[in-house]
Amino acid sequence: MTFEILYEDGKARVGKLYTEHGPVITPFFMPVASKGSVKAMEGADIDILGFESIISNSFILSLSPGIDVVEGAGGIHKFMHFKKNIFTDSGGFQVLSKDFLIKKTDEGALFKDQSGKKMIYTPEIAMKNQIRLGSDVAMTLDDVAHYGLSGKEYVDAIRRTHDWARRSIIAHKELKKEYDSKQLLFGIAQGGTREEYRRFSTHKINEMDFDGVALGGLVIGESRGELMGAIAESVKHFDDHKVRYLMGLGSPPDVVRAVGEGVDCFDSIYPTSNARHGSMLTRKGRFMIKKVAYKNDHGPIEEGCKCETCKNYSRAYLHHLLRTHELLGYKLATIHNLHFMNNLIHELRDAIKKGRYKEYAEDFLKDYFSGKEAKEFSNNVQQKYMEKLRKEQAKIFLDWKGE
RNA sequence: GCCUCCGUAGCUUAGUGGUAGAGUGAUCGGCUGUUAACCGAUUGGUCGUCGGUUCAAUCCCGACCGGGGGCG
Repeated sequence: MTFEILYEDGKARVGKLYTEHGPVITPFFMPVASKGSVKAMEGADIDILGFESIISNSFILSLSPGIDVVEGAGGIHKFMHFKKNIFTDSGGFQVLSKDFLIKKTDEGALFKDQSGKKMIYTPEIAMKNQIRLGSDVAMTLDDVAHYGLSGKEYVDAIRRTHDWARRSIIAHKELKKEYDSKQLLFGIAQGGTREEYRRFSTHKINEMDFDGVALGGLVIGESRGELMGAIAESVKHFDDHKVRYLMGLGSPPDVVRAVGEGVDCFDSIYPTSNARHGSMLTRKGRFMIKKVAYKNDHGPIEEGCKCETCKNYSRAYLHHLLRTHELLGYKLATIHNLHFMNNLIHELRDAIKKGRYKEYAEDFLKDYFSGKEAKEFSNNVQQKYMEKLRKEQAKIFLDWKGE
C-alpha cells in the first residue's frame, strides 16, 4: 500500500503517503526546486519550516548540471542536502515553454537548450533521468495543451499523454529492477477544462497501474470557475484510495478550495516567487511589502505569525532589503510565505480531522478576501485581454487624434 | 586672469534647425507542474539663464551663471 486515508470530511481527506524517505501526511504542499534549490533557501531551511517534500525538475536538471553530475553526487537528496521526500517533474510542463519546445511528435518532445542544441525528450528518457536522480516520486512525461486551443489540439495532447503514460510504466518497471529502486511513479491526466475531455483522460490514467494520480494542464490561464469545475470532475473519476496530486496550484484560497474537492497534494512557485517579488501572504490576503506605505512600518509582516522572519524582523526592514535587492531579503520573505503555506496545510489537516473543514474554509476565505489590502486575484487571461483591449483603444484614440 | 570641455527627467545620459528618447529611480500592479532577485503599466523634461540669427532654436551665434580640466 502506498497511500491510506486516515480521516475524511466530505470530499476532503487526511491521509498518509508512503515513500522511500518516510511517510508524508496529506494534504501537503511542495515548494518548487526546479534547478535543485528552493530559491534563496537551503535544504535545512526547508526541513526546519516543516516541509516533508519538495519537487525538482528532471528535464531542467538534465540541462544543468546534467544527470551524470547529480547521480555522481549520490543522488539528488545528497546533492542538494535535503533529507526528506523529493518529487521530480518530468519536463512535460516545459512543452508550454517557447524557449524550450521546438515541436511535439508522437515519439516525444523535441526540445532545445539555451545554446539552441536540439534533443528529443521521450517518456523513456524522462523515466531514466528520474530514476538516476534518485527521487522518491517520478512523474510521467505528459503533453500539456495551451489553454484556449481547439479541440484537435486537446485530443492530440490527450492521446499522446496516454500513450506516453503507457510507455512510461513499461520503462519504469524495468528501470526499477535495473537500478534496484523503490521510486514511485505518478500518472498525469490532461483534458483541459472541458468536462468530457477531462473525464476521458482522468478515467484512462486512473485505469493504469500508477502509484498516484495527478491533475495536469490546469492553472494555465483558465478562469477560477473552469478550474474548480475541472478539479471536481477529475476527482470523481479517480479511485478514492489513490493519492491525488494537483500540479501547479498554490495560491492559498485555491489550495483551500481544492482540498475541499479531495485533492491531497500540491506544488507551486506561487509562495516563493511572490516572496522574492515582494508579495507577502497573510490571512487577510496579500500585500506588497515594497510599497512606500511600509517604509516606516516597524511591525512584523503578519501580527501573530510564528515564522522566524516575523519573530525577528519588521516590515520596514524587509521593505528596505527587497528594495535594495539585498540577498537576505529574498530569504526572509520566502521563509514567511512558505511558513504561511505550511501553517495553512496544518490547519486544513486539523480541520478535516475534527470534521470541520467547511467552517474552516468559509472563515479562511472570508478573512482572506476581507482585508483592505486583499482582493480576488484577477485571472491571467482576462487581464491580458483587458490590457490588449486598452492598448487597442489607446491606438484608435491616437489615430483619431492624428486626423 | 587666459584657454578648453560640459550643463537635456530625481540620477546617469542619447539626440536632431521643425518644441525630445533611453537606462535607472519613483508610484502601482502581476506572478499558480519557475532556465524569471522577474515582467508590465504609470509618472516624470519651459533641453542652465538672457539675448540674437531664422518662418522655426534644445541644436547655430553672443553674453552671463554653474561645474570639470589645463596654463599662468
